[in-house]
Amino acid sequence: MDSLYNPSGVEERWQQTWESEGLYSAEPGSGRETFVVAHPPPNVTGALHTGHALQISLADTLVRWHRMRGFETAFLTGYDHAGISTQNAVEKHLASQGKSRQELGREAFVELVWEWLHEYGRTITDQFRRMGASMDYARERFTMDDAYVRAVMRYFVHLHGKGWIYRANRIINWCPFHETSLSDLELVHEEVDDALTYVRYPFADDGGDGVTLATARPATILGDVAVAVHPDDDRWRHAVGREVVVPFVERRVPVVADERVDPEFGTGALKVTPGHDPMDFEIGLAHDLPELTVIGPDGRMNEAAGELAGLSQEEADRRILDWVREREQLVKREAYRHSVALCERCKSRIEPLISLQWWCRMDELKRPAVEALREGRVRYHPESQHRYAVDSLDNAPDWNISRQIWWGHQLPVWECPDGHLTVQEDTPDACSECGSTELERSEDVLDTWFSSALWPFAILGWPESTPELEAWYPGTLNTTAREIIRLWENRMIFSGLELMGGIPFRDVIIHTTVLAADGRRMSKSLGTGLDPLDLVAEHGADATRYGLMKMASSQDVRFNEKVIQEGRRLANKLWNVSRLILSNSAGATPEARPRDAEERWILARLDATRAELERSWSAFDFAPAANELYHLTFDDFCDWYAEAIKPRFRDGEDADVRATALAALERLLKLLHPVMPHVTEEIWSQLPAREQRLILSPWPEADSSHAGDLHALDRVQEAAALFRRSGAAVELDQDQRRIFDAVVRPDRVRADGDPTAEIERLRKEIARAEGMLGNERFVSRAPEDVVEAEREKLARYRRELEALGG
RNA sequence: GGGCGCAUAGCUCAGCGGGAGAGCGCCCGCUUCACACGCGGGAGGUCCCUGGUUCGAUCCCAGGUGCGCCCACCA
Repeated sequence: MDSLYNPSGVEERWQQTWESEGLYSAEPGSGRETFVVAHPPPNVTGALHTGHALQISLADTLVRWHRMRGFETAFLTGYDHAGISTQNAVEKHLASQGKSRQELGREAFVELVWEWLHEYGRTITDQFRRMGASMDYARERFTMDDAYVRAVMRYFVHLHGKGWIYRANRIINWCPFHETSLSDLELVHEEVDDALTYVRYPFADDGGDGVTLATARPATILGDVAVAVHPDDDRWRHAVGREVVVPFVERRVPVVADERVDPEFGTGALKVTPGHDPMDFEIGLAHDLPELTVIGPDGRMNEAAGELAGLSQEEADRRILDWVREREQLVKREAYRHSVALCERCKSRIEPLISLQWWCRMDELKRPAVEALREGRVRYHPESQHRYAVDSLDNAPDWNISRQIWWGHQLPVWECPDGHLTVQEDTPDACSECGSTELERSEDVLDTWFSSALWPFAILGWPESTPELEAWYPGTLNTTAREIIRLWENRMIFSGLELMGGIPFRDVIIHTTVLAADGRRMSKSLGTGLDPLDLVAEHGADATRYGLMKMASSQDVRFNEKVIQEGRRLANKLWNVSRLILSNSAGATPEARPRDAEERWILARLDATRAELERSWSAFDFAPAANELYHLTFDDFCDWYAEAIKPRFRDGEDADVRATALAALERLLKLLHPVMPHVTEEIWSQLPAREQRLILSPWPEADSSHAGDLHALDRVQEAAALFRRSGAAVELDQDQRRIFDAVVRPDRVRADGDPTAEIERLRKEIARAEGMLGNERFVSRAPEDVVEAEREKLARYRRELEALGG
């Protein structure tokens, strides 16, 4: 064994061994209690990022812990076809060759996507493997697998049959590049410098000045069907009920009063363009106004724009501004900074358009899920995220589930020439209404999240009845990032309740968002991203897992490579103390036969740490567990226990000390294994009398037999601290003296410290404690144990002061 | 505009009603036969501000300030 632990090579070797020996595989129906994690499927073209790495570190720790505890663990994974994202990647590739998907046509394009995936897709699970994720890779599923597609079709038909899926014209977010609708959740918002234009709309009857209003998008003036003001706005009360003339198109439109208008903005008057603005769309509905669409799906002015048809919006802006300027209706233009919606994939500016789309009604679907959350049958952690999840589900609007892209699950909807719709899983022979055989399938595909919503049971074979589905539904927990709650978690919950009749998992861990070191969001486009595989290459997967776990504390945390280095030092420390014990234990077998204080003490400390780990992992409270392991290894195990027994190793024949040391090391390895699986398995394999791999060896039982020894070294540790600070020695019994000499080695330490500062410190402490104990109100009102603890402290300070001769 | 979170040592963060902590960085001393990715010691802090509750507040409550993330239809 080298004196420097090098994880490279060791980790890969164990990853291959564990998997090839089938130790990652789960067996349905084994009869053991199950621990099931359906891991979030990464995008099929995706690469590992810090979020994945953190997620795996947390989930795999829990999985490995439960595997050791004898649970049948199923850690399941696979890929998401990721509609827009994947299509976008392939389109970029096409563009680099000067081609477009339109030139290829739909069929050839989809074929190209499959080829692309064959070549570039499905690499991320190898990166999961490299993190040490103990997933059942043989059960990988893809949302485009035939069986999965069947599940998606079944769900659509099911919801349609209940009347919860319908088609309607609504205003939606349109991406002019992808030429598809997008849900609100697929947008990003960005601040832009723009101009706000104040335009006067004259009254149609020529009396007075008319109404001046402000707009950021003059081109949409062509689609104006009204002007709206707030009903309580005295400035415009005279205008309500009259008509104004829309510039350029010279259309007469009414002035209406509506509470949605913000009187504080601009002049307090709003041009109403239901065809191109969501709020205007609502105002239009309320006032029974027509919906006029003047911008087409390509983002340019359409036929309804008359002489401006075919122009870009910028050109149309200019033409309209010229028109109002000539007629002195351009009041002013001012700089205006505001946020605009962009497509999260291509960053195109989103066009609100009225469009015929498919919707999923949420009111009844969400109700049982809200109930399950309110009753705590599914719990989000931390609690603050639970409240957010419930609120956002409770307020979820109907869900636009159709997309006009090409890569995805095509809707199981067929239309005949008379416009009748037939909805069924497989291609129908004839129209269900008129019997026509001239059917055309809808070209729309489903929102990617519609299929993701089925993940926890579709990967188990639903709608078929399978042993996996029987054994592993509901699962145990799910881990994800905050922004995925509405997109995915809530939808899995209502889908599971609807189709399976029960929740998909009990707990959802919303993990920390790891920010870049400078506090900005990690993102490829900002250049603030970080490749976890670089960390693994440099420090090892064990160190990376440890570091990420220790960082996973509050809601947002800055990435800190120092913590990963700390993990590497921990692995190295463990490696070296193992070398010490192994090299001194030839012929011994692990068995706890403690005789002296330090032996009983380390067994007590190991058991206390076991309990603490169980507590924090059960509460999904990861950072304290990492801390505890570090402290146990460095301070307790190495600096005290190992130092204390070293001379006894050298003394020779003490078989009990060696057997106990091996047993203690075994327990330490077990406690560390869920977090640092590789280095612990490597050391484990070198211990004598190995019957099974550490990954499968049982988690230590609770062992209270040494609980009384948890404080066995207190006096020695006090004495050591005092001696090292000041050179003073307190009285110790013979056994305590032996440990003190072994650990402190007063023969080698220069004990010439100046006791003055220490005396000063102790006098202050004594004064403080005496003050408290002399306060009658403290003694009578504080809890008895607090008062008692204070008395003990005072006694100790006096003892130490005496040793210093003060 | 709403929700959530965070303000503690130079940095990154624990702690959380009774003596201010860790890792890193810095200074000093150790080539101690497991480990210099180590061992020992040290310097360094009005625990953001103002009130309140309490025998006692870094910790609980109220208000404020600053920062971050998420969400949102101010044209």
